Amino acid sequence: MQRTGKRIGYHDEELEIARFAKALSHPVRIKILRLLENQTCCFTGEMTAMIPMAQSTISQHLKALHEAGLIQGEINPPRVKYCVNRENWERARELFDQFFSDSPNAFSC
Amino acid sequence: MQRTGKRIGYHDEELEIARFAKALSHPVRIKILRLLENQTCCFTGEMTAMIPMAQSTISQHLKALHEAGLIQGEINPPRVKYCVNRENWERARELFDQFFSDSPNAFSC
DNA sequence: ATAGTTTATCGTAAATTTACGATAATAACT
DNA sequence: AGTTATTATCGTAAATTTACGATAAACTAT
Repeated sequence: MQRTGKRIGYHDEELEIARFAKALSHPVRIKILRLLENQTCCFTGEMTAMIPMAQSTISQHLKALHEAGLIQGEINPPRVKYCVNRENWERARELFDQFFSDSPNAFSC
Repeated sequence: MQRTGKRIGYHDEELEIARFAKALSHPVRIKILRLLENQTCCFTGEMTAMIPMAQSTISQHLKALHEAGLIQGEINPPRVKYCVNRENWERARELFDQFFSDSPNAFSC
């Protein structure tokens, strides 16, 4: 992804949006977030029960969402209760909202 | 990405969001869309002049955005004039807006 | 026809993502 | 101590992404 000496000067916001977008770029992660949004479930196990994927794979996707900051986990032995991370969720909402809305004159090129 | 016989039943919206998100998951593609949004430029060449990346790489990213439906190109020989695709842009805005907003009870898990 | 300009495509190498099963880790129970 | 239940991590293979230079394609202009 970065092979030459050339540096592209990205703005923080560009990196931020891309980072959130990357977390949302797999349908199963969208599904997981939807489940958390609807409070249909919270424990990892409930997700693995509802999504026909290996437990390790679900865990991997949860990790991706966690690293992007979109979810957080609370240990509740032996289980882990996940939920949406309010602060970053709001931040992501704001970024996407802004990104899509400040485009008044972009269409008629 | 799909190696077993198991099929995960994704909803169309989940696939749609993931698809748009994937298009937005690289900072240079965000940058390109920003340029188009601000009408700073429209021709491929203007982008390759502003972004220190190989022309072929820029073209590849434009292709990705085009395939996701976010931009469209109008041939204007020997150049190509790109702009945001109004319909799909609105669709994406709608999807993300919806996705981030219907989460009233998700935080207090 | 030839040359010039602009953009897309090809070939390819390196990096990353995605999925799986197997195993480890953690903490509660016998 | 040993068992059980739940989740994370490891190792790994296949697929995809990303970047580049080289080349082709398309269309103008000479």
